[in-house]
Amino acid sequence: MMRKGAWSKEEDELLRKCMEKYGEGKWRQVPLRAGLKRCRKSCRLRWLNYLCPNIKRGKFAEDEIDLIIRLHKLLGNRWSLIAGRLPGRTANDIKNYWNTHMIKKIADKQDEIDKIKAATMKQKVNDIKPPSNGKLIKPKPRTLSMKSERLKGHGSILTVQTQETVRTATPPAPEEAEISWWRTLLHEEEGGGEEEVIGKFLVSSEKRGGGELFSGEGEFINDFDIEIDLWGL
DNA sequence: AAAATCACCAACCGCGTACCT
DNA sequence: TAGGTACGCGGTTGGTGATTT
Repeated sequence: MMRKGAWSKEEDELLRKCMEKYGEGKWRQVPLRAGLKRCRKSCRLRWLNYLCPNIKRGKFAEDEIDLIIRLHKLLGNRWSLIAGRLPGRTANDIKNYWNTHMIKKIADKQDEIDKIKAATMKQKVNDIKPPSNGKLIKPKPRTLSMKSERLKGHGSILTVQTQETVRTATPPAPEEAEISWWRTLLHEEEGGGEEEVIGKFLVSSEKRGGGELFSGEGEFINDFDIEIDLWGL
């Protein structure tokens, strides 16, 4: 029966001596050679993650953390590749570090960004003046055409996701025009009869070449009105 | 002081791939 | 070429000590 769980000092010593004598590799033979009641996987892991003399102990230095972040951006969760760039650090160490420290940091950062985006959008919408010609374009979201002049040929990509489908179109590029258009949605006349929500949708807009302008969610009210709640910029 | 919660990290597990027969 | 075996990797779990309530 194979032993499991934490390694004892005696087991560590047996494995260390075995590795000194025979070197790494041939893990199938290691338990027998070392006189251990452990499976080859367990022996390999114990050596590579703990006993191997090259392993660096202690906290990660600033530059190591910086490197991990940059490599993770580049390589994703390919811990062994990342570890290959950090002498003395094991993939397991880096993975553990990432899962305990960085995940939380990233979540906090995202929260912060979301709050800033929401605040900026609110401010921006409030700051916009009505179009100089005084005309407001009444949105007709139920027939939002991908060929619409308002959606054509400019600088950003608009995505409207209804309950059933996702449509992509190109709305006006100049940011001011774009915001203007959305502001017309936001400042549709209020009141005037009963509101009946007949559908919901998600909307987001990104600049050509990347970068989100804003996103939000909305409701189709009656047959032609919509209400939109923007949460980002 | 005790219980609950959190943080850390060693170890296990399952899967994909390489290698061998 | 197919099947079996070994290795390596990443995700997850569980034990333990530290901290908070």
